[in-house]
Amino acid sequence: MLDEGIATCSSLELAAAAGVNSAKLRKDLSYLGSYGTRGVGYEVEYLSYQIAREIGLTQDWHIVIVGIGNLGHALANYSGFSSRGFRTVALLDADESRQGEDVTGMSIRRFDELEAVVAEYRVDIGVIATPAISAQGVCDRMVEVGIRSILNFAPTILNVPQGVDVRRVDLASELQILAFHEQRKAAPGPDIEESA
Amino acid sequence: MLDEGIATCSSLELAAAAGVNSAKLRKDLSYLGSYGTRGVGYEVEYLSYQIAREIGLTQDWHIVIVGIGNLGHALANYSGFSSRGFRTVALLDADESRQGEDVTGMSIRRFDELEAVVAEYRVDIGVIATPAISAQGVCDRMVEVGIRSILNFAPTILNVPQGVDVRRVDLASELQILAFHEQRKAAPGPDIEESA
DNA sequence: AGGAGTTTGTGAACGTACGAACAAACTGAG
DNA sequence: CTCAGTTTGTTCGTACGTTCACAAACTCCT
Ligand SMILES: NC(=O)c1ccc[n+]([C@@H]2O[C@H](COP(=O)([O-])OP(=O)(O)OC[C@H]3O[C@@H](n4cnc5c(N)ncnc54)[C@H](O)[C@@H]3O)[C@@H](O)[C@H]2O)c1
Ligand SMILES: NC(=O)c1ccc[n+]([C@@H]2O[C@H](COP(=O)([O-])OP(=O)(O)OC[C@H]3O[C@@H](n4cnc5c(N)ncnc54)[C@H](O)[C@@H]3O)[C@@H](O)[C@H]2O)c1
Repeated sequence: MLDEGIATCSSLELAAAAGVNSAKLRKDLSYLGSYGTRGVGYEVEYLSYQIAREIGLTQDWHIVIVGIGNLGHALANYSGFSSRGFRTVALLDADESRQGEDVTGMSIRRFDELEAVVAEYRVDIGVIATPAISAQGVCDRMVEVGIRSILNFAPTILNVPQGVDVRRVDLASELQILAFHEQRKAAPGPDIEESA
Repeated sequence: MLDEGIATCSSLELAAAAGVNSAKLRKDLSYLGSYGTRGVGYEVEYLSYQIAREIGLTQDWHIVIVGIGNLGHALANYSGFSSRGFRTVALLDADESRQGEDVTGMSIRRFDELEAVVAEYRVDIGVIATPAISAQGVCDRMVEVGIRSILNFAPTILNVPQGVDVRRVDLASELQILAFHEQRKAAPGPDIEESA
């Protein structure tokens, strides 16, 4: 809306755009403060800034991607991160044959350079895109060098000490959830209340 | 556990592996039926089969990937899907210059062949990996040709008729959630109960 | 057989997310 | 100024997911 030059908008419009209930949206926004005007709605630019400030979008976040295989390459090439304040400061891989390979103007470094990278830049978030077997080891090393936020694409549960935040993206599970619902749709019908 | 030849396991072990509370795990499993033995635990092979049956893993699911760019390539190359019963039956892209390109023994077809693909194979799930602007259009076409389950990687909310299931994977949001918590950790401290 | 030790399945308490609904606050027309 | 129309902020009831805790059920050792 900011890009389109829209000055003001209602909670109904925002809710539709976000795909949620308008009451929920208003309640959520109310936790940030009272930034709307009754009878009018929200001023797009003002609200936008307030949300950005609250989520932490006003500062730049440094991320490191470990495991530059299929997925790692896609992530490294993705421009959608930088536009939201995320800057990839290093690409690391254990595979010797990948060293120095150029990905979008950044060359792949050895995984054991992680500590040096953290010292050089500050690193806020570590992304794990290695095979599942290596994931816990990579995670442990990240924690050792002081990284406290991890995004994990490997299909494993990572063990981390308290204070470290892990989020997992499991694409196979996403497909399975869809498949499960699909199976339900095709099912012979619910046992109870068949004619309801 | 099945691969490792473990015959039996307790809800505590399963809960640890899944990263959840053991009571929750037991309650969830209880919805499938009473497949455990008190004082012993669950028989791995038996439980594994029962879960597979319930989730829909006993049948093969056909998926189509639309938008074979950075992310689409990674998804097409990913072996983790097939091992869970998902088979990619077609790769589609609108870009003429990509036609016929070979990706893991499968050649990229034109997007307008979608209907033919659906007729040839049965297609259970459509994956959208196109830029955000194209996503709704691709989605509409998928719905038209009868696809009722969609996995969307584009950062947009898709409008679909009732009965169609959409799951969105928004990687930028995942990073933002981590960044938000990171900001909280570094914050000057909560206003209330500072010394608690 | 009996008792000690395990582990499941579930009843009940708890907290919390969600959505309906409404008063309060604003705009604009007459 | 008043009144009709609009939209926010919040209260309240409900439903649901989560966890504790314990009886029931099983094994194994003596
Ligand atoms: N490709 C996908 O679309 C996709 C989808 C879902 C999940 N995943 C998961 O993401 C992860 C990566 O997938 P991928 O397809 O990119 O695999 P890949 O094999 O193409 O890439 C893995 C990379 O990690 C590197 N690596 C291995 N061990 C390492 C270590 N200890 N330290 C640093 N680097 C190491 C390898 O050299 C390789 O370059 C896997 O866990 C996979 O299950 C991938
Ligand atoms: N690459 C990533 O790591 C990443 C991460 C998060 C989100 N995403 C999202 O995933 C989507 C794809 O990202 P990407 O990096 O692969 O982009 P990309 O530009 O590399 O690939 C997009 C592909 O879609 C094709 N396409 C465009 N319009 C189409 C249409 N109407 N029908 C069929 N094909 C069409 C293009 O020809 C291109 O090949 C984007 O929406 C992006 O925001 C990507």
